Amino acid sequence: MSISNPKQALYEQFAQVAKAFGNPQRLELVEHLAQGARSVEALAAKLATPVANVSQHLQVMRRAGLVTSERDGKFVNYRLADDGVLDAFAAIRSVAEKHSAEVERVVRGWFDRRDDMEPISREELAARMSDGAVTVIDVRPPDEYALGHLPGAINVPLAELSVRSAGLEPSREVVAYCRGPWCVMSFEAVAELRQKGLRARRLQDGLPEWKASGRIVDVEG
Amino acid sequence: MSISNPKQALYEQFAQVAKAFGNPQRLELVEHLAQGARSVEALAAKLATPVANVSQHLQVMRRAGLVTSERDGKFVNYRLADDGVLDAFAAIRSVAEKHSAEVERVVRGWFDRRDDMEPISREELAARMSDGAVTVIDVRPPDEYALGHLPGAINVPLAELSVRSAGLEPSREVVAYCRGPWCVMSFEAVAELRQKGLRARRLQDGLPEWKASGRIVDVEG
DNA sequence: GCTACATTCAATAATTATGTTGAATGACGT
DNA sequence: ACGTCATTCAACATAATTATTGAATGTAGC
Repeated sequence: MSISNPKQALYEQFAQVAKAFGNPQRLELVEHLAQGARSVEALAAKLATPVANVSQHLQVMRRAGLVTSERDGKFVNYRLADDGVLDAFAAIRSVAEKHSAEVERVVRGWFDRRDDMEPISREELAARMSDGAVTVIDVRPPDEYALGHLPGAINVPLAELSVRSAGLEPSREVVAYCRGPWCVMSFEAVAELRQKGLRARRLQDGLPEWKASGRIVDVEG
Repeated sequence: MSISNPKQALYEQFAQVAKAFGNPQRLELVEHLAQGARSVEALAAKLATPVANVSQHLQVMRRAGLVTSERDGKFVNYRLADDGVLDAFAAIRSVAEKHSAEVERVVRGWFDRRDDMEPISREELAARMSDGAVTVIDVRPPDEYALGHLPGAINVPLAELSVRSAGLEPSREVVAYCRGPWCVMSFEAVAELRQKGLRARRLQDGLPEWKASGRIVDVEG
């Protein structure tokens, strides 16, 4: 389409940004990058996707202003351009959640319908944490945990949960969280823990939201 | 694409919403629907686009949850699903504006061919205002105007401009502004006023920039 | 210089999005 | 029932997006 007036040109620019969000793999990249800067190959490994493919997606995102890149030796590290990107992602997700019966159907259908799977809010968790009455587990992979996690949270990657759940104190409620409000791993963790008879709930948000609300985050080393 | 796990299904849903925003014509539809419910043909007339085309775009938006439709006799009125849609649009626009190098390049490239449409700077406007030689109009919706506007600015929402432009003094130059440097409404306002033979220019910035530069802002009530 | 490796580029094939056209549907008034 | 009008549908052509592959580029270490 040839652009003949500034109004069209501007809508074209805005649409370009929206398009950059309009692909499931790129959204997954946004969610990973919300945890911190990552190299192309690290992201490719996370998505189980060819490197060239991820590189192309990242370039689309860079052209739209979602991410910036910086070379570090052999690596090129990508990071989110600014907090506005996460705001936009959250706003898009919110529209999807409000409309989508579909989103809810997918989630409930997969994780089995349990109305007591209500998530716990940041505020409630903060209160319970100060009482020391709850075990908080971070079900993300160790590298993400190392870059920042909830204070006092134990890292129990989903892959290891079946082994390590035995070490959890059965009398304490467990709260699981991961990358974001709809990050699938925390759903799966809760389902698995409940199956073993533990009391488990999911944090409504993920680490990025926790951080964004101005709360404390622990970092390794 | 066959969806085999809930993570993919969720990202697919979110991407669907983003895609619905990822087209310039649909963004223009969002902006028109932000003024209120409209029929398909009314929207088609505004965009100067075939009805069938607009109908298809609206259906994409409905499937994504951006709009709802309701039949009224022969007409079908579409409206924005909820305020979250405008929030998402604003967030997307904000990302685009921050990454404004490309936005600026596109707009500049167009304006360079018509230097009489150069935007007016804050400094120049402030000077002209103290001379009383200029009419300043705020083309944002009334609720935004009420929360703060340039001193002496008249609120003429874009939707009412065609009616109210008749009341403007033809000998005075008009300066229009809205939400930010690339807010489309001020472009449209200037275009419309010029079409009616008025001398009109656009303020280079929007209210946020005016406020940020430490200048006075009037607030209602 | 050479090798190893991370990233990007270029070319392709497959899929999806978009615009256009004309026909079909649904609702109103006569 | 009939004609009219707003909207939607269906079919097609064109353009854009995406995944895949292998080659090219750039960097570090030797």
